[in-house]
Amino acid sequence: MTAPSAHIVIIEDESVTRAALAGYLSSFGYRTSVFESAEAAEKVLAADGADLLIADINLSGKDGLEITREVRARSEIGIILLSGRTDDVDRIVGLELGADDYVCKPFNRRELLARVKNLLRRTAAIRQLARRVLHFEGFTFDTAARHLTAADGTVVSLTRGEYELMRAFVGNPGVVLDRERLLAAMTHRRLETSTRTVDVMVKRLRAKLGDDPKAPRIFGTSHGEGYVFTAPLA
Amino acid sequence: MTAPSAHIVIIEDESVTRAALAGYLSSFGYRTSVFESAEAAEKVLAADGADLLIADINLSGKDGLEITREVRARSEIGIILLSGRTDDVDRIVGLELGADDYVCKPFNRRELLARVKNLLRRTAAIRQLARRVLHFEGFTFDTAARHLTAADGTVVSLTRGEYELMRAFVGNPGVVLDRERLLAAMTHRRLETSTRTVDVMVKRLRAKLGDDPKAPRIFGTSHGEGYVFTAPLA
DNA sequence: AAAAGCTGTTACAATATGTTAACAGAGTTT
DNA sequence: AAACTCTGTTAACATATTGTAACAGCTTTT
Repeated sequence: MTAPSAHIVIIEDESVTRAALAGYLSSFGYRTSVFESAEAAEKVLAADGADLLIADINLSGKDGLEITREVRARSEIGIILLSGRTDDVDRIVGLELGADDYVCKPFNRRELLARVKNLLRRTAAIRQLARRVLHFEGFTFDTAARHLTAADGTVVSLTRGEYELMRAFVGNPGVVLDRERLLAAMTHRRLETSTRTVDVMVKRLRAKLGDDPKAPRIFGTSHGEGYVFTAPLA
Repeated sequence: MTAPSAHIVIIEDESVTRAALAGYLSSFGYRTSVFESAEAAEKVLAADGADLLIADINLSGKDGLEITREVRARSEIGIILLSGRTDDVDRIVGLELGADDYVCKPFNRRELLARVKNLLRRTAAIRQLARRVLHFEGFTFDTAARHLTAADGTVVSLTRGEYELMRAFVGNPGVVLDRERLLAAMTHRRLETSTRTVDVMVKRLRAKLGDDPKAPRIFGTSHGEGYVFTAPLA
């Protein structure tokens, strides 16, 4: 699978489509954030926290075309437009504004997934060139190099699972993530794996970063719910 | 305006469509090369002289899907498939093989142009990588000369397979490439050969570049998925 | 405070990768 | 053409990662 745990932002005002999209993409390990309007999504988009944007072209308020224009003006993230009707003009205008793709409803889920994958593959290389590094608690997390650097310069290498878990956490700071969500972000096998696996992986990450479970500064436990990334991102 | 001198290869057996496409795209400053069959286009594609490929999915001989599979195995150029009918299966298979887009005839010329533009913009950065002399971790990779130069000036010669593997990696920085993909990039053939070959080749590349598998700076391992080029490209 | 449920930890099994050595075939040189 | 060299491949074994089960300790609820 290509580029797992990429962060996909979905802007769609029909709740049914919204839930279907988010559910389907999540089940393939992508992190999804859904919004009902462009205004609601603005903060996430402005923070450059998304890898791909899927937006309905017909939204009340700011519509998909307007969003495309604004986002494309300052970012090269992938943009896929959704539309209820087959309108040549809308489609062409959308594409000319820089949308990468245009999918008509009702869309085939498998087709959408293929398009999402291809687009993420295309943009992954570009995103890698503009390496993004995050700082927290003295650590530096280099998402491209897939490792952490401690305050004293020590390189903490991460296994694939640890890296994916780390990405899921830093991509959702302050948000309690349940075990299912974390497992989806981590696992590449489509097996029925126990959610206790998550606990073990969190323990391993904590051990590598020297985070004490009894007084966690980085990975907090939310009893009965899951785990939270609690360190302030600098 | 995006890369006005981009080279577009068109494979289409209907002469009318072929001429229309070539004429229209040429009028926008693109260089076009037209072919009636995959076999005729092979030399140009193999020479890596194209920036974008537009292929009809229904061709006598090697069809568009087969072309997609072969081209994508060793190159990241943009691929747009053309089809006479709206066939969901063909479309999905094409996209899953790595085609970037799928356009049904009769297509709107302006729409096709918009898609061509967007795709060329997307691939521009990557195509630059594939052709230039690259610098990473103190090494210089000369794609034309087919060898690497270390920081101290030592020339690291690469075998054919190592070179192809290296190209696949630097052409997809930050992207996890599975063994099938890497094997295809190395062999050009489609054999049912053990994918462990890839591991051995990666080990040899790592050895030549002095990359430690336990703390890789250049070639990362993604357990259960494949390998990633993680070095920052300068 | 006791019971129930949840989490942290450890050890181990299953799976995947790293490495070495050996070999067959292609390509070169003598 | 024979001998040589090099490449790609396979097999085998060593090591690393990941998933699972069990249990101890903690948190919440009753």
